[in-house]
Amino acid sequence: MEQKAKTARQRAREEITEEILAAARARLTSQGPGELSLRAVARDVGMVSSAVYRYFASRDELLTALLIEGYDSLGAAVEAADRAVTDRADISERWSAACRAIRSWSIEHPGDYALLYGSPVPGYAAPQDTIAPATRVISVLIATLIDAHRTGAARVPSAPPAAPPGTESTVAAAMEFVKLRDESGTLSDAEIAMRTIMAWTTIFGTISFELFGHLVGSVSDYEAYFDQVIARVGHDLGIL
Amino acid sequence: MEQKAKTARQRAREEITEEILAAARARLTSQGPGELSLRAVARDVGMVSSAVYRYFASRDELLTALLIEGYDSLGAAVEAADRAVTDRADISERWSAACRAIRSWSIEHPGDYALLYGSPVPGYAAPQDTIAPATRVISVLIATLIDAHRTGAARVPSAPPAAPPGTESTVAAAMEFVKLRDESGTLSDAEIAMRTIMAWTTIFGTISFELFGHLVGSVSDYEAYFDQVIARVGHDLGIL
DNA sequence: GATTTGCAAGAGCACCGCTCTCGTTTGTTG
DNA sequence: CAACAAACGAGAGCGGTGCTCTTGCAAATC
Repeated sequence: MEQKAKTARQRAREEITEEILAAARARLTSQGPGELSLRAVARDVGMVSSAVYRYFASRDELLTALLIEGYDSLGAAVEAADRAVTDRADISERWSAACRAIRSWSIEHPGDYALLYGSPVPGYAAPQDTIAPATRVISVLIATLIDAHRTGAARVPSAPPAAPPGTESTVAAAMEFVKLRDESGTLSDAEIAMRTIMAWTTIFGTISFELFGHLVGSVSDYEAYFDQVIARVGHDLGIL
Repeated sequence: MEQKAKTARQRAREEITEEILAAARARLTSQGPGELSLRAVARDVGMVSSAVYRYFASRDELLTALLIEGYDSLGAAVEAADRAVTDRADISERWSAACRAIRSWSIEHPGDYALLYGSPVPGYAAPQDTIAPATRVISVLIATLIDAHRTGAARVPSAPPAAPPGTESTVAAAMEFVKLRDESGTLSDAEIAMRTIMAWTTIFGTISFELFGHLVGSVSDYEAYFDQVIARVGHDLGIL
């Protein structure tokens, strides 16, 4: 029985669910994921703690919802930054814009960043629902790379350490991932896959080190440093 | 009044302190830092929770002690790996051994790794006592780099993106750090400092991504991949 | 030997995640 | 419209947490 008119209860349920998520999200910006208290969130929305369990079966389920929201929020920010570059052939600008968007979002949402890319909650395994939103960021970067190679804007990866035999199997999963979103088939090089994963981990490693305080005694100007990192990994990828 | 013979009380205090730390450390390998329960640790050593407060003023202080122990443990492992390379002129081998030691230790001590390099506890600021142990790892890497440049084993950083003007101030703190442990003064290049920090963050970014599960869909053979990363950042540094 | 100090134990506080019960409200069905 | 079923919020309660305070005992000092 299809019914387009939501009942008052359905409507209220959606609103309250969103309210709880918003409150949890707000708490997440000032606290960490491990310290997120379901009771405190309940108080924020004016409910008793047990009532929250009508909407989320457990604290972990709430965290999962926040995880998905976080990945989607970051992914959307990066996609928007890429889309904002009107000259689609300007690979360098698209790459820089996307990378800067990652860092900006991370700095604006440190709690969410810790939830997404910090130490995972030990007993908690992220369910399948999270992997699709989680791939949005890397998808933007790969799409830019594909465009770069398709239009010939990218130098072929230059000499130094070429991928040794066996690299294909090392990064096989990544190449499969790329193949799915590269109908032109221009990006089927293990060396490129290798460098892409490295670029990816370097970017997030840099942000993690900055946010988690490991660069305190080393880097004076985080933004300038990050721009340097962007430029260097971009150069290593043959773009920029 | 100097007394060389420790009293029974002093001796017991040291032993029990060590016992508590060992129990906490044991729990840390299977759980995360956030989940570490002081009460559970107390039960493990056969005490009541309040008794532990005679030895550690708070849970945070216990975490600080574990933090220092962790940094020292990792630092010692990396130092040992470097020291085990008898041919001190074999920069490539020393670099690889040190990097592999970082990863090995991290995999063997995932709980400690999360404590050291994962998301920090929000309200908790690491005290000064931790920074000295924390620099042991990077010190080993820098020492190897210094040797490489002193003996002429390192290629000068090749062309691509040379450090733009202003890089000196961006990584000024790092260059000061290097100068302190480089009496020969061979390593006073902003470009090298820049690349060193990048290598450092890339190595730990890679390990974090592996341990925190972000490489699941991309990398099939973590060890082979990490060896590749070692080789490429080593190449970028002019060694190897 | 008397006294000061260090220590383990216990009770207790406020908080946590989570479960269960109990009225009440809402939606559906006869 | 009436009756039933489902969803809901509130509250009490369980076992757990970090931490404080008091109490009695043992060790070190005088």
